[in-house]
Amino acid sequence: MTDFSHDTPECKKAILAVHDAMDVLSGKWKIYIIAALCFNSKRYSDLLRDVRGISGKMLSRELKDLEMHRLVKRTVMDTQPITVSYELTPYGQKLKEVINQLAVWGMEHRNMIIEEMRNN
Amino acid sequence: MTDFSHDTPECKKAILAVHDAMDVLSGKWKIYIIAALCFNSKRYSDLLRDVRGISGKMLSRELKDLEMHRLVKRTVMDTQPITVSYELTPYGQKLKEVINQLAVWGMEHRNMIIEEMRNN
DNA sequence: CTGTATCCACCTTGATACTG
DNA sequence: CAGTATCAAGGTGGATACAG
Repeated sequence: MTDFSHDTPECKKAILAVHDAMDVLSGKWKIYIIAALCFNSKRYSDLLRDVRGISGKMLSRELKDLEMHRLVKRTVMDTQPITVSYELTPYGQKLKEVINQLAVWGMEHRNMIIEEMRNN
Repeated sequence: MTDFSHDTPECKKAILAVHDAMDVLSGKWKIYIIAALCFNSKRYSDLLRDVRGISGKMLSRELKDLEMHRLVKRTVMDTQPITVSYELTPYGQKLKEVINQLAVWGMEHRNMIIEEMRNN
């Protein structure tokens, strides 16, 4: 097991837990996809538009990954032509608070950047 | 501006905020480094050990990045030989809640995996 | 609409050796 | 101890074409 420098056991546990989480969430697009699914289920084409800059290949690859980890549920709708809906599983929904905190920080961050530009 | 499918304005704002946050946090190692610095300031060599798998090159590169974004403060200690201490800035500390939520989820996730293995 | 297959450029990363 | 320089390798991801 890794040996941490000055950290108490609780610190180490938290740090390892972050690793456990990131094992699933690492990858260039996962967080964005989960964020996009946080509020509504969406179709493939919706995600392709809402996740800025992602390509079709990457989207399906990452979705498959998230599905495998039980974070996302894929549902084929019986339409003509078929459409596919993606949504967070109850388990994936537990990530909402992470996403929420990220959003909170992102807003603060953006405000700081704007503030900084004003001071130049 | 991106056009989101069914999302309300608040949803869109949150999703964009996540992007703002990830602009700074993306990269294979940033989250791990921040997590490692969440509880204690650490030296370069401490981080090299505590961030599992990172190489020296990547560590200094990512630290430089984090420093540029004002999340991390670098302090050269006047020892022989010199040592360098890294710590979260007050601004970087605001990420603690993100890290904490990640850790919470990571523990749940690990427990689910263990539970699953038990059922096989 | 929802993907998959292929090809390829590029970037990221690791290893190693080196500096102050 | 705390990095930097260089090189090579592999993975990541985009474009395109195609399939069900």
